[in-house]
Amino acid sequence: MITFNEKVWELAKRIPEGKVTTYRELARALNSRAYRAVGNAMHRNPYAPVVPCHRVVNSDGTLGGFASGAVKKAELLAEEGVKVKKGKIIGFERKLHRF
DNA sequence: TATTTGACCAAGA
DNA sequence: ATCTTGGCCAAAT
Repeated sequence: MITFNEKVWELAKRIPEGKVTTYRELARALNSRAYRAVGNAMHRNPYAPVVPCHRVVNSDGTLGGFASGAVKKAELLAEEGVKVKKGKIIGFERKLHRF
């Protein structure tokens, strides 16, 4: 049985390197408004290494949470060319990936 | 089956 | 600009 979360993870896997998407966009792509449930899915995501959950951020360009700490999330993004300043993504609109 | 829980969001103060 | 509030939806308890 494919749950809502499974779809979210499958979708998240397709986010290209150096780009980010939002919890809202993910939910929208699935014709749903459960952006909150999406956050939940990432938090307890069982496919930790295969799903790039660090590329999913808040709709206003702030980082949002991260299981291993928001700081770690910023570092991972920085390695892919997405710079973060004071918890906010620089050029967010420009790096945002849409489905 | 019912209640609780968030890695959220938009609108007010 | 920051902080609080209420609403939102699927999953886990």
